[in-house]
Amino acid sequence: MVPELPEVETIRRHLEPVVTGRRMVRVEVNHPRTTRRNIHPQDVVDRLTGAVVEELRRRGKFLFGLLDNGMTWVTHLGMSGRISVTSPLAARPKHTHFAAETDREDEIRLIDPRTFGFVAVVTPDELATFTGLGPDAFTDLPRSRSLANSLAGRTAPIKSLLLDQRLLAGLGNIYADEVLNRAGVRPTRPGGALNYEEIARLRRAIKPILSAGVAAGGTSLDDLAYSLPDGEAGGYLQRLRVYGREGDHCRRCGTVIKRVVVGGRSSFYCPTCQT
DNA sequence: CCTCCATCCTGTGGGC
DNA sequence: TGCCCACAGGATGGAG
Repeated sequence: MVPELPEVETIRRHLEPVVTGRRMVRVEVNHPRTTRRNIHPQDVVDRLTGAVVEELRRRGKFLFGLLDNGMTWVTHLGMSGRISVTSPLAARPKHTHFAAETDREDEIRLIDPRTFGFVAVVTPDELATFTGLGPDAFTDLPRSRSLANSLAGRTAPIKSLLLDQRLLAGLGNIYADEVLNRAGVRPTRPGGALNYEEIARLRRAIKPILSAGVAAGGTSLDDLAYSLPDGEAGGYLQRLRVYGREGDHCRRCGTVIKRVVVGGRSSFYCPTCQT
């Protein structure tokens, strides 16, 4: 139920035709936590109302709407955020903390029970300091040499480093585990202890895992996990090789999948395939 | 700078 | 059935 890169990319693709070239005619922020970083709810309303979205981009798990007033509409779904596109007249689900209506009478909503998601509208200056986001893991994956430089000397577990959005933007707990499995590397290994071959394998694992996730429309742990504007659910769940499979058998070698806690996050791996 | 840890929230599912 | 607890896919800021 939490969006990682493939989920956010899926949402971006569905949202793009709805918002591109559209003027936002009415904007509401209904929860104080839905804006962050000293940005007040009223600022979001003032800055977004009347603006036209020229382009919808994604970097890591962030969505960026480029506006004709020079500012950027930033959205992050956090742990429990869903985006829906409906008629403004449709009943509001619980936890609808943000809504924006376009000049085509579509209402874009952020529904977010845990309120870890947020919306902001920022100036170019504010955008620069808004996130120290690393290169996108899907569209801008660094070379192995560059990854090796980033990992050199690091003692933190490779799993934690893969989750660090400043190094690489987009991997979350599910896909980090899947990438490590495909690369044959245990999540607990110190980042700096990986040899070049392992780093290259890690790099090579990222694209196929993420593109399979995007092709499947994301992962969904249940039908309400995140909903696409048209209400579909993602289909990557059945393709997971380790995540959430503690006690099950590895599809490749039959060994029982283990669960460990790394950096406070559940991590799943095959003790035989991953060393 | 790096690593580790707590924290922000609500909902759900398992065990009893 | 109800209650309680553990846990949830993320990001951040502070302590050491």
